Amino acid sequence: MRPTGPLDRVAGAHDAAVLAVARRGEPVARTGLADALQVTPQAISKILTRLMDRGLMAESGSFSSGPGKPTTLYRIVPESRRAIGLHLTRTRLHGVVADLTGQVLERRSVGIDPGRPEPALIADLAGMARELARHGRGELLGVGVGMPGPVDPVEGVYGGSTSSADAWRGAPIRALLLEELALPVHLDHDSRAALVGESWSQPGLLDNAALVLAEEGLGASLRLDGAIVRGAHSQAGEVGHTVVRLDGLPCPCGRRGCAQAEYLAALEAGDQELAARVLATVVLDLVRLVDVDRVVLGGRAVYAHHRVTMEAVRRALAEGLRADAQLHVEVLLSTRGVDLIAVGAACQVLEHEYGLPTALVGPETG
Amino acid sequence: MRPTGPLDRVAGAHDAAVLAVARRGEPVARTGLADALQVTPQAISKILTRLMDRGLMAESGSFSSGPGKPTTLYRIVPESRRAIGLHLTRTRLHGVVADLTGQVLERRSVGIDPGRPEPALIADLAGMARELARHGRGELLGVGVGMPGPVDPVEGVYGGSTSSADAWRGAPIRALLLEELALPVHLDHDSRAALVGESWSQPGLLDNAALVLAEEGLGASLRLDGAIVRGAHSQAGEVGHTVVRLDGLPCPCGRRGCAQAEYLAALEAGDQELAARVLATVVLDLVRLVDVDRVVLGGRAVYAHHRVTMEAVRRALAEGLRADAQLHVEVLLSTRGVDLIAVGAACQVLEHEYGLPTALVGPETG
DNA sequence: CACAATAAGCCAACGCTGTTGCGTTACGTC
DNA sequence: GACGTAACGCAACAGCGTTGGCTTATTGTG
Repeated sequence: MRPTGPLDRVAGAHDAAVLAVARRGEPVARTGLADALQVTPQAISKILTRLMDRGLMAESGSFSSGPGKPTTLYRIVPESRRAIGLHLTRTRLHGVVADLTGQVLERRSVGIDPGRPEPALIADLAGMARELARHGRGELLGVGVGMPGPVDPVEGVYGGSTSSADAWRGAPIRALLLEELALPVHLDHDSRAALVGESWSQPGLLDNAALVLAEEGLGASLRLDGAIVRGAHSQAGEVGHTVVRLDGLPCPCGRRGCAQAEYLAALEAGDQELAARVLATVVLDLVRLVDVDRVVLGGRAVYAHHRVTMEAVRRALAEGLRADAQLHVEVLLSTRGVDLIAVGAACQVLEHEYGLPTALVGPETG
Repeated sequence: MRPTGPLDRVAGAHDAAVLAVARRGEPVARTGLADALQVTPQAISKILTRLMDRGLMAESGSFSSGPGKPTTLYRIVPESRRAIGLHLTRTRLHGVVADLTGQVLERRSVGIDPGRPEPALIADLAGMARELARHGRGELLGVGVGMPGPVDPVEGVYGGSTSSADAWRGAPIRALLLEELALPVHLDHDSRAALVGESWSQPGLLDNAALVLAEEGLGASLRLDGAIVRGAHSQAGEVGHTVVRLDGLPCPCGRRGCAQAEYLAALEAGDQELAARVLATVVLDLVRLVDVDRVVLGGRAVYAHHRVTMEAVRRALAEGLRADAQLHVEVLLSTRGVDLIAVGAACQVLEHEYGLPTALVGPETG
């Protein structure tokens, strides 16, 4: 490896910025990139040369309008890199291989036993990763794992569920999987992974956005000013136990009126309208506090009744924000469907490798 | 001005990082800075040379422990720069001049007429700024203004209050004041200013923190991973109208059970315990969503009964987070007292000039 | 009191970044 | 076929932190 200079960070940030523009899929021109990055076209040439040397981008024809030399177009090379994403729940394991743009190349899904001991779990994860790795042909960058409940992405350890006894509590999943596969492993909260995945292929659109995930529980994740919010203890977005109704239904966590308990109970009673209102309450509080302009909804429980849910959330937002007419919040449905979290986990690997850096100075965040 | 190269951004970020360490007040050594910034001691020498050329830092004796050449110490020069901060409410104008470390050099306070037309308001602001500018001696960097309610810091325009008719609604305060004073002007939400002020003199401590301000209304502000959260419409932290009790007291905004209405009503009834519980509800929701590890309380309404308030918030947090034992949240009282917002407004000027940059690439954010 | 050992800091050369100025290439138009 | 135009490449440049060697100032030892 060549000696790491400080200017590598500038180059790296610019490379990532060009890739971010290019991964929208449309061919890009030198001039447009120069405007976007606020550098000279000549600098863009050097940046593109670096990216083409690494196989990440390629020329893509040219474009002529009027006199003069035609503009050369460049495009991202999706098949140049791959990443594996695994979505782990208590009863199922779902996995995908995705290319550099986050497109799914292959998917797998198996049921697992919730009581399964830790070594067997690791074997399942590793097995699916190895199988998925046989598809596609770009360089395999690593494996991402998304799972519900508290997770420590820095240490790569699962924190255990508060709502049930849990056989995997404290399992050092990243370390074990890394040893098994000899590939970089990223472990994170499911809804955080989902938001990374959702925004990977539409860079910039979700720079101030929240994603609310309704699966076995409720989870949220935030991207503010382009940066994913992890929080001081990596527990940002654990909104499942926010109290939405004082003295409401009892929750396994010991308190009453938790959003998650109310939501699941409403679903079980077949009252989609009520469930959607619980969801909408969480969303409204969140919008007030952090002022996002887009909210993405995802997860099995949402897909099952997505029309009712979206409509109820939109209505609750319009009602709750009616006094602040200048606050427009767009409510979107996830574009990834059931692959949402698995793709997101894969995109976390991509983001780590090719995403825009957050800070310029200080120690590496890993 | 010398031609702006891309490497200025690296240098600028490093200069800001060194200043951030130094503004804690204690003298700093080359080695310590090298560790903090992850660069070689030689680079620190160059950075310090630049900062000393600009008069921002100076040598501060030396320090010997054991054999070898003694370590040279450096300190920030607080008196090298000044900034003015103004805190505007509907009935009072409070102002300070602060030095580079955020220390107050002089303060002023006058009552104003809420119905006062816009030109008179600008004259009041400019008059106080000019008077404050006579104190202290460093270079005057600019004027910061903090005020309650919705504000657009990008355009420098006051958005108007939702709870009352407002003579200043839509006033382009920044443009008018800039024309009057010929100095850079920064306009922002009061609680956001307060958090900037609170964290300026203790860098790093409040990198994941929230500040809740209780004055005429309720406001919150967030700093996540070191970055102040402004939101898509610069309205992050407008939590005053979060609903804490369904079908509660009517609020001037038209809805019922808003945190602000409940809080003010409890205070008026002399029930500090209830008021504190309303505050605590807001804090608890906020901690769940963004996982901050420190919460700062400030504002007149808090100071009046700070023991009761702090205790109630601490109790509510301990109760609400009891199932998540690993989440430690420290509840602090503002260190700035009644100057909180005025100092914060001044520190916004300092932060703009000498604070750590947020992003590396893309267009300037102003 | 002289000397070595030690640690901090300076100087100069280096590789890398994006910038600048100027020449080259490829297109449309007359 | 000559001309104007716009995109692009080449080469020199300034400034960043790094590297390696040298200087400086203190402590400890004979």
